[in-house]
Amino acid sequence: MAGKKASEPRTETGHGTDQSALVGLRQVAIAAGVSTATVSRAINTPHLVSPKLRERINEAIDRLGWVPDGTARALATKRSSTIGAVFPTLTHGDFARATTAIQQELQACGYTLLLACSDYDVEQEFRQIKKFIERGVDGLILVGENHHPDLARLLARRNVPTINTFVYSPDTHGTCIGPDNRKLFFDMTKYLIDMGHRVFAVVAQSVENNDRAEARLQGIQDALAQDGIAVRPQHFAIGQWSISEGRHLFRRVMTSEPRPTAVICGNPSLAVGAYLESLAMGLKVPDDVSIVGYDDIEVMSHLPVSLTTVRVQSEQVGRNAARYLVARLEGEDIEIPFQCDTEIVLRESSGPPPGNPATN
Amino acid sequence: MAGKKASEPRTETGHGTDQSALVGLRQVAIAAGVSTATVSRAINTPHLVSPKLRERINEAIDRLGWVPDGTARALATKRSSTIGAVFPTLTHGDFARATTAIQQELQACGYTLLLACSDYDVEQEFRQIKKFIERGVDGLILVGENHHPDLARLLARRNVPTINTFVYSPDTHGTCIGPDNRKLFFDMTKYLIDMGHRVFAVVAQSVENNDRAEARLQGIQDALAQDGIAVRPQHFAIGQWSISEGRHLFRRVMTSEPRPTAVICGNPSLAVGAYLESLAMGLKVPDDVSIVGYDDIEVMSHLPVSLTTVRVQSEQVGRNAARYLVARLEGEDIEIPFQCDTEIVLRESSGPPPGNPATN
DNA sequence: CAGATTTGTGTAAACGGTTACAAATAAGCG
DNA sequence: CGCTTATTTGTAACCGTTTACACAAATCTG
Repeated sequence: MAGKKASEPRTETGHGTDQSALVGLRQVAIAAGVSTATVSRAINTPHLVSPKLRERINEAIDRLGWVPDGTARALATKRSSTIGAVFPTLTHGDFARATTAIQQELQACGYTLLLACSDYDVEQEFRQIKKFIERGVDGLILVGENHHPDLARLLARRNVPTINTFVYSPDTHGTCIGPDNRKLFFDMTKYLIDMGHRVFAVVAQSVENNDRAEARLQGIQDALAQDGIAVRPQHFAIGQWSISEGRHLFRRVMTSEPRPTAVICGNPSLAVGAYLESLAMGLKVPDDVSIVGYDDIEVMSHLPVSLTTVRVQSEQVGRNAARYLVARLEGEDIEIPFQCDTEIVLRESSGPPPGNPATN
Repeated sequence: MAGKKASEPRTETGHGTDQSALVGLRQVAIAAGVSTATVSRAINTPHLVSPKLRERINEAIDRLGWVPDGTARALATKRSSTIGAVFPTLTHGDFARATTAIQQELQACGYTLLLACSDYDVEQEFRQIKKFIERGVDGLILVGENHHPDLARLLARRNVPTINTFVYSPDTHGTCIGPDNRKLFFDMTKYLIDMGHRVFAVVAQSVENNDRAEARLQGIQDALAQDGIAVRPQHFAIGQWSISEGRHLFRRVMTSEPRPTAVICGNPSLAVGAYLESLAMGLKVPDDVSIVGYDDIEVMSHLPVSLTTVRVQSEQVGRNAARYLVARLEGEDIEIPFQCDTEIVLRESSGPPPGNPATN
């Protein structure tokens, strides 16, 4: 393999391009004494080529060290075996886990993942999707249901199968997979109401361009409405996604009158922040106030007072999203479980409101 | 999504393929009354085509709604404008942040990111890289320096520029960018020694296929060795990356004799776990024991006792890695700052050892 | 054993762009 | 005003595969 030649290929420079650039299907065909069509078949549909030739071809392939050119193949077949995913961010645990799962699943099926982050910006997302389509992705994985107004047309026009993740609603139109965000928080709120809580605070992230967060808020309000309750304006705190924000907002709602007995947090960072602030404020959880969160991150179960939260199987979401697309591309018309498993994980941070020791 | 049917493509069905599939460079050329070459030039090198034609062509393009086919372009130009990144996992904050930064930077330069996770498996990584090369990536971003033995040859052969991230060592051979892991922990350890600590415990993740973690361990040992100290076997605890593991291991080292006065943790989860276990064990931090970690995740600064740790600018690593590759591909031979900014963030969890109130 | 199949290969035309080269047109100049 | 030099545009080859179609050889059939 080594000793090529040329005048003075003294050291590294690694211009290995000399001959290796020339090795294509053609060269393999010549080396094996067959036509290019046969080589192609030996690769893609081995059973259509005689064992003898197959043997010779394979031998030639790894003698020449040929690697098929995916680009050319994609052009010829009009399938890139590539899936694009656009997530708002990767720094949130659930998206990171889903992405990992997607990649794993795709890889197992011979697909490659193209990734982009929209940073919760619809325009940006749209641009990235267009880019992906230019690149010829065979399918698309997005988050949420509200996208750029022109997206639907574009997808239909180019006929790109798409699945919306982390969102599910019984009456939805598109193809989506995820938790029923509204119901999830509806149930969680119901649970708190049943325990006797009447004064609720909400500490959540902005719902801008985030229909999941919006649905969750709706769930809370719907549940409360059933009992004629509402979240008072001073108990409704919207902010960034961070622990420190959780602390601020928690303190704010807890220092306003009347003092809430239950604080529902919209994401794990806010919940952890809320709890840590309660610690700093010298409040007893859950005796003075119940705190519940969304998404189960590891630290939640390890804090001095473990946090009640909602667990969403992000991996499952990712895996099934990938699986769905692949199946659809392979022609199978599968029905994946579009609603993913969720669970309200009851831990120490939630209990009856103060002065109401046992309603349960 | 229910009642789809057949027979009556009455409404949506979106078989927009009818004519849109036919719209290519050729049709645009015809529509504009020019040759394909001119259209191509109007797109890629507008200054080479007269304003009049340019106008007409652009008009035709968006009248027909033409989207150039990236695959074909890639085949013709032999550049895919695509970069592949293989990370061990995305579930660790630093990698997630770096990935986000990479994607942002690449996007800004007109490149697309292909992503894969190797799960700390060299073979897997190699397979994924090969796949990426088949797909024609223009460059590669990897983590660490020890890869599959055949990788170097493959990369040289195909002439794919590559950068190793999260690793930097003054005497390294390849192109890499990241913190000097050894020095980082060397300094951290030195700081603890200077404060008077003599009995050290290490709680870290496995170093298998992880030269970064290995280098950090080496840094600890080197620093200790300078003062003739070593970590006793019973104080050397290696395990998984998780909070619960951090708790276990912390308890284990703290219940062995002699009791360590300083516990160095190899990652943020272990550090948080260690601290939480100290709480559960009723130990005072830092009075009874100092705890330090690696990587600054938000919760560390918010715990009742904030944690001393090392901060690595993962975004910077990612951004510069991307920038480097792009520059290299554009022909510029830039010198990025290969060593990334790091900082030992001193917080409450570290202090003088018990019975040594003031050495500082 | 001639004719109808099946099976294994080769030929050559796509796939949808880019680009070297040639040709035509416009501009510059002594 | 011819001749040289830029500037624009067109022609056609090429990028590296796949695959429809044709064809020859092997395998059946009656």
